[in-house]
Amino acid sequence: MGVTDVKSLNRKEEILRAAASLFTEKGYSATSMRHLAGSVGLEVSSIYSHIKSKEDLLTEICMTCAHRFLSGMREILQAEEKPVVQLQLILRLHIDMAYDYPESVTVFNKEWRHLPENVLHLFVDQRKQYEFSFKQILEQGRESGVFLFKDTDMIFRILLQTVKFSYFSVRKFPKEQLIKEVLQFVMYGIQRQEEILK
Amino acid sequence: MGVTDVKSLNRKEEILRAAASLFTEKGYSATSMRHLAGSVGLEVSSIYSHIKSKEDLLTEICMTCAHRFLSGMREILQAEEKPVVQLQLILRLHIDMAYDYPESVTVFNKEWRHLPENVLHLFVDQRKQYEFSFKQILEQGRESGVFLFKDTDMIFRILLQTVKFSYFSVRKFPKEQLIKEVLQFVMYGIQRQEEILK
DNA sequence: CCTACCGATCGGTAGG
DNA sequence: CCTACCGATCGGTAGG
Repeated sequence: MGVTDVKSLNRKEEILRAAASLFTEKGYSATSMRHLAGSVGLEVSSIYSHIKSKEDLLTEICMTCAHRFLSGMREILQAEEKPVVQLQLILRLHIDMAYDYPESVTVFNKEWRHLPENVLHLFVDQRKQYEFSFKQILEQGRESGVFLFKDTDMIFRILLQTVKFSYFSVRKFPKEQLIKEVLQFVMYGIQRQEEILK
Repeated sequence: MGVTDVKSLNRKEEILRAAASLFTEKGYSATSMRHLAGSVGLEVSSIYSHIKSKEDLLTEICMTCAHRFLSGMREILQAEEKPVVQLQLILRLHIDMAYDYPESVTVFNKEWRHLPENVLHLFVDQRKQYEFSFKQILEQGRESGVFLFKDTDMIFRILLQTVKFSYFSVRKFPKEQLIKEVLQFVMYGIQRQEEILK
């Protein structure tokens, strides 16, 4: 592998980062290849020496994130901890992803529906797989009596949505403070012991 | 006001609804006026007899939602209830909005950044106003010792994000069941009494 | 409400 | 990596 290959790799990385940034800021559809080219200081046509298409950029961003989430989940499952600990690890995984790859994760979350059809199927499949593991942990915690909720699917959606708040808060709060507050909020919300509503 | 005006009003309503639906499904930028025209059975140019521009459609959808949220908040403030009750009323307001106008609210939440600049300023101002009232209620609950959290701004963001889960769940759960589960989750999360994390 | 049409911009390619 | 260019589609208008 020569110097040009390494240079090209760096360029590609640079383009991918710029794309994630623009897709985050304007959305995938409203970002043109002209904008992207301009933001890395190239002509439009030169971009295509490094990538195949606009859709490919989105694909690479989304599938890289999907892979990281799935790896994270696999590790959590292998740890064989109790559901309470596993849930906390999942929440940490999401917050870590938000802090480590804020723009990629935003694109992953908000722009995946613009993936080309064949990739879209793969993406949805992987998400289903991830969600299945997540829900299983919730179900186990419920069966052992440590989680209190009526509908697993509903609480799963609530949790997923709640933790997404970190994607918009990366720049505003130090990570450890955010983790602590989210974990407190969620663990109380899910381990509720008594009625406090009228 | 003649029959044609009423007809035109209906048409405009029809176009607005179709726009909200398409903006929800594809996003604002990826929705073309051709798609929209097709979905209401008109030629593109005929759309412009009823509306001024694509941006105007987005403006109308977003500002109508903004107005409804602000009215809702105004009522809650006038009720002069205790913060615990006020917070529950706010959560109900968001869930009601999600169930009553699922598509408009989705557009309001996800596409507002594509508003034309002058409207965008107004929109952001109104949102700040809403957020100020929301945070004030949280702050009052905290001062009276009924809410337990460290950072008002952070818990505000968590709550806002959490309640957004209802926007994606309208078709899946009956409203009253969803309200009950969300209120339980949130009220426990915010009134936590003791450490349950290691 | 439609036919016919506009300039601008889109993603992408040929060829060097 | 650039110059020059492509067909397709964009939001929108004129005129009836």
